[in-house]
Amino acid sequence: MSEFRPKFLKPSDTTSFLDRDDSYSVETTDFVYNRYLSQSIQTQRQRLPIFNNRNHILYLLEKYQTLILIGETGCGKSTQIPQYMIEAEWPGQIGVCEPRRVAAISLANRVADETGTLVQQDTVGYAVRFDACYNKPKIKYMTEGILLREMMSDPLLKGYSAIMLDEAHERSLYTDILMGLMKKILKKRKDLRLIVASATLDAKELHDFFNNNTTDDKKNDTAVIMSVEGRQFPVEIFYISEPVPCYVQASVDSVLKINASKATGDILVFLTGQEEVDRAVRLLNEHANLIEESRKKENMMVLPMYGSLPHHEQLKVFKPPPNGYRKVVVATNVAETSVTIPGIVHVIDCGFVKLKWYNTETHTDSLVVLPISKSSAAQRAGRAGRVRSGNVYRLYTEEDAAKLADNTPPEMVRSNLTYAVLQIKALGIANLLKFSFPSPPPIENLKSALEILYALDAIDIDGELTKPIGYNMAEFALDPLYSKVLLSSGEFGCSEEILTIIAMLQVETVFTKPTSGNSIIRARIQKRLFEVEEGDLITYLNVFNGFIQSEMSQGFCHKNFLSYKSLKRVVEIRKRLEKMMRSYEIPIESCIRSTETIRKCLVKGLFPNAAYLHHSGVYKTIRGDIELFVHPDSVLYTMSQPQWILFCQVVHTTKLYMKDLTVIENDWLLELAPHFYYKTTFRE
DNA sequence: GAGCACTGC
Repeated sequence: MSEFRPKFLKPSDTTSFLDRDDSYSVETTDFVYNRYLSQSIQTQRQRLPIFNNRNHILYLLEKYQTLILIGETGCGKSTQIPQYMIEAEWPGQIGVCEPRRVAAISLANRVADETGTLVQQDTVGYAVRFDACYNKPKIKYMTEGILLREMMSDPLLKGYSAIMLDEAHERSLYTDILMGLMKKILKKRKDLRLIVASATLDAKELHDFFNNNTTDDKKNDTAVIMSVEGRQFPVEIFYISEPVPCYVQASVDSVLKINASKATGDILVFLTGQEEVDRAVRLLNEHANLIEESRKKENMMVLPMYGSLPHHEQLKVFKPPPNGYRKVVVATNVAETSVTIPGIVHVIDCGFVKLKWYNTETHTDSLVVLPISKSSAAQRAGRAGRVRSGNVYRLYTEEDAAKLADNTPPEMVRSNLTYAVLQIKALGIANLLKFSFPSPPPIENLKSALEILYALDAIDIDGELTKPIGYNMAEFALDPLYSKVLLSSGEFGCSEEILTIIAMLQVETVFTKPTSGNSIIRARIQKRLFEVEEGDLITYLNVFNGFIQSEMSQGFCHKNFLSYKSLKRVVEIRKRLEKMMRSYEIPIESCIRSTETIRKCLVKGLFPNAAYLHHSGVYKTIRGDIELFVHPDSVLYTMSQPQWILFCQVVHTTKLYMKDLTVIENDWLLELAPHFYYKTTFRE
């Protein structure tokens, strides 16, 4: 393989190595190593890098409306700034928005500890879906979606005196909607403060976005940027001199090379997907066995890490390796944002990431492998400098590194926008083109979203939200296609069944997949017991009803290879949806096993996702004649192929695969969605 | 025969 050429990375701070600690690594995991456990909480707080900036931050918040705060993860910004503000007797409520539930909950718990109070009491609380605080704590940690919901009933956020958008560099769909709305609110509420906390370089653009100063005089700026030094150790960067033909093989070679050298410390490898991770782990394990036999080099404990890995498998990466072993974790992007793996000293970065990308021509989401951005590369490198100075080995050349984009495109410019547009409309933005997007999405994506919302009768011809259907749809935290099905279920008399089906579609999957042994076959046989020829959605209904009939027993789940945790979550979601349906006075009733009624009701919302069996033996979408394939996870994969089907999603990997299918009749499309399908649309 | 990562009063 190619040689690595060393390249430096300027240590963010070289003066205070001895002062660093890891006690505030709150992001997501509960595995927090606290070197200063015996010290008082106040001493610990003062050790944080951000402590030196305390007064300056408070001063800037007095003077400016928006503070753009650049700080590496672990500098203490999410836990400390709200505390500084209440210590300075800041009036009103301070809201902190996190992209992930676990982050909101663990931050609230952490800060409750630090303030010597109980979480969900007067001082600190959190609100996430299904788990809200009902009082009004001074500091409230929440997921981004929660604040968006609150804006619907309180458009000026009168309850808050300050909002902090944490991890803003991740630029989720919600972050962008919230930033656009906050800009509007800040103009109307001069007393409100916004803190945008980001780990990366996009500060200048965000500053320009929020700065309401119309004069040339900087003194009138309403936004200001500030950087806080992180708690990073220096990380040395190595590039390859020649591009590699295969980064999976190259990453394996690099691991072996580090392992054969004198360097100590655990290794983290970034690849793009599960298949690559499994392949690299397999290759490394073959070598690991050889090493163990020869007893010459350090032994390796090789572990995979990706989102769909069973929970107990994921936990392994947080444990220290046995004596005489070096831990090698091969991970997808989970290790860049959601999960912090302790003990990492060497990072190997393949330079690519798998991203979801919405295609307006096919109306489908594709997963595409793309080069990472500079900020993403920096984030990955930073994973090597958390315990001591480390190294990052980049499997691309320095020239290619210089060509990378500064930031990953925000979700807003690469997503299906139906849900986002509906939310923005519900927040009183009539003209989308006048909405101030931090990164405006492609006009095609907006158009496509508006078309679907119009076909669903959520907006009228002028683009105004319809009453009551459009407003009601916006209140559901669901894909508009699904909320339409739910709201229609009353007139079909099958709301009991539809509630179950929609709730089941909100979890990843309820079927567990054993990875080895004869349980793979046993799981398949058990799944067959629930399968019906009407498709996946009716099959899900059977699974849920079986679970309820078993009185939600864990034994039932175990026997049938079902996830108890997921099914319990479905029960929760179903309850929540049912409550909303009752508030709209939609009758909750059952159609007593008439799957035809249920399937007709599904057509009422899912009609844009209809496909027919072409005489060539493949499916095609009705709007657009795009070739589609049945996903191997679908119950229809092994059954005879019906003529007409509805799908809930399409994933574009090696082919266009339809998932979550329902068998329908073509007459139903004409009967229930005549505005969308004319007879002439039907070619054969 | 296939699976980036999140989230929603």
